[in-house]
Parts: sequence; C-alpha cells; structure tokens
Amino acid sequence: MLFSKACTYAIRAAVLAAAKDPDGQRAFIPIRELADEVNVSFHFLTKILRKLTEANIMESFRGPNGGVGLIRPAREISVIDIVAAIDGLGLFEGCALGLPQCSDDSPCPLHDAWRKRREDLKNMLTRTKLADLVRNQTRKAVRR
Amino acid sequence: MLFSKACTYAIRAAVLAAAKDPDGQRAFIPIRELADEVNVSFHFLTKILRKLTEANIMESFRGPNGGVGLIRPAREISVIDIVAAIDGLGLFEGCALGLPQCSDDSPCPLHDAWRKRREDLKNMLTRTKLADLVRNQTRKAVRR
DNA sequence: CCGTTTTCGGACTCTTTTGTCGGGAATATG
DNA sequence: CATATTCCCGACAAAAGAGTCCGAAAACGG
Repeated sequence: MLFSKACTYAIRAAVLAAAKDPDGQRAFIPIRELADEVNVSFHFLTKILRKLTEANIMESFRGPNGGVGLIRPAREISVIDIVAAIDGLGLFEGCALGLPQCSDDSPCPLHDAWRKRREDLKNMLTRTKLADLVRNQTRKAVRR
Repeated sequence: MLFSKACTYAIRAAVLAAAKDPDGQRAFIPIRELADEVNVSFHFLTKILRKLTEANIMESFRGPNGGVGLIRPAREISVIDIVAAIDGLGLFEGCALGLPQCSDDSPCPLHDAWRKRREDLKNMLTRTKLADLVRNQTRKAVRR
C-alpha cells in the first residue's frame, strides 16, 4: 500500500471534517461521528487523530459539544501535510531499492526513474488540498 | 516504503545474478555469494529467493556448484515480475485511500490523480528489465 | 558408500503496525 | 455540586513484516 492504514483513515476523517465544517466556522465534530463514517473503531481513530492535533492540523475540545476540527481552512491544508504527520515523508526521500548510499552522484539502477515519479507524486499531494477532495467526493465513496 | 524490504533484496539479488551471468549461460550462483553482496543474511535471502523460484523467475540447483540463476535472459524479465512475486500487485490495483468500493464509476477523491500515477509507475516497472538495471548500475551502488 | 556442499522447508523470535480497552481529565448543563 | 459527554493517555492483544536457525534432502567428489 502507498499509505499506511492509519494514514488513509486520517485522510478520510480530515476530508469528512472539512465537509462538515464548510464555512470554517469551527464546529467541533465528535470523533465518534467521524469513526462511524470512516468505519473504523472510535478508539483507534482517536489515537490517530491525536497525531493530527499534535501536528497542528486539527484542534480538539473536550466535553459536551466537543470534538475535533481543522485548525486552518480546508483549502490551506495539503494532503501531504496529513501524510507527513502520520507516515512521515520517508516514501519521498529514500531510494526505491533501500540503498543508503544511493544518491544523484552514485545512483542505483532505478534512481532516476523513481525520483521523477516520486517528486511528481509529492507535488500532486502538495497541490491537492482537503478542499479539493471535499469538492469531488461523493458522500458514498468516503465511507467504507 | 514503496516496496517491502524483502522485495528490494529480491530485486538487488536478481540484478546481481543477471550481472554475473551475462551470456545467459546458466551459471548457478550460490545464494551465500549473493547475500554477501546484497548485505543481507544468507538465510533470509534464501527464504526470499525461494519465492522467485516458485514464481518461475529463477531456478535452483543443490549441492556443490549449485546455486540459483535466472530462468530467462535478463532482458526478458521485468522488475514488475519480481515485485509481483514478492509483494504482489496490490499497490497498483487498490484505491489510495483503501476504499473497497472506489472505482471508475464512483471514484474516491484521489482516484483519478492516483490512478494515472500508479499506472505510469507500473508501466515504468514493466518496461524496465533486469538487463537495463545491470547496464546502468555501478557495482558499488548495488551493495549496501 | 561417505562426507561435503548447497538449497529446501518449517519453526521460531523480534519489531512494527493495527486494533481494543478502561480509567482519568476537562467541559457543559442543570 | 452532580452528572453526562467527550477527548487524553497508556496498557494491552493480535497480526504482519523482518530476520534467525536448524535439520532434511539433493547433488557432487572421492
């Protein structure tokens, strides 16, 4: 898989949060509600989303009417931000064959072909904002 | 990581085997020798390469002067063949967000952008033959 | 036939990822 | 202040990935 499961849950939950707070008016959405729609256990999603709050992507509030919400407007949050917070950026940095000393100077056999594509992939994920994902999502397709 | 560690070891070992048998004259190379150069334990590489023989990519021979070797010439073996044998092709088939019902009909938010890139990646790995990797490898860069 | 070499095959351990659970802290409402 | 709600946090369990190890089987050379 390209992303870890935790990362895909995080992206789906963030997209849902963005969709549920269209005007950026800071409505806090209970994690339980997001978990139901992402179809992952409440506790597990809680653990994952804590990383997003630690990374200053979301903020949270306890108690009745509490929940989580995006700190910045959805059009300012890139998919890569979430990937970086959950999986890290190792995918876009390393050699495809896992060779430590592979570099532009002494490239491994796949070096150039992979570098081009991983940069393109990273650019795509940087360009793509949560707002874009909200826009072209069908409600159905975000649920499992 | 794009590939599992086992998969990167398999690719590196296969490239080495191709390099050591340039004329396709079916020299059997001891796994121990490959393991030293790939810098992975002999036993672990043995386990991995068995999958390549099961997949009819390599053949093996026991006893003195035994070892493993590519069944077909290196120019006829694609990198994707090895990836398929070790990691499977799940990376190139699934939805980037892990949504089971995501399809061309009801695409998830990342569907089109990812499909384009994963197909390009798959094509690249299909076009790239072991012989290509042998050609532009520096000996140094295949070792760890 | 015997000993050596080398793959085969499975059992086993260690680590990471995935997932579950329960108690505590914060917040709102009455 | 009491209670209900909701996130925080750490302990734990299960599954998968990574890696080790050992005995058995095949092949060769004397």
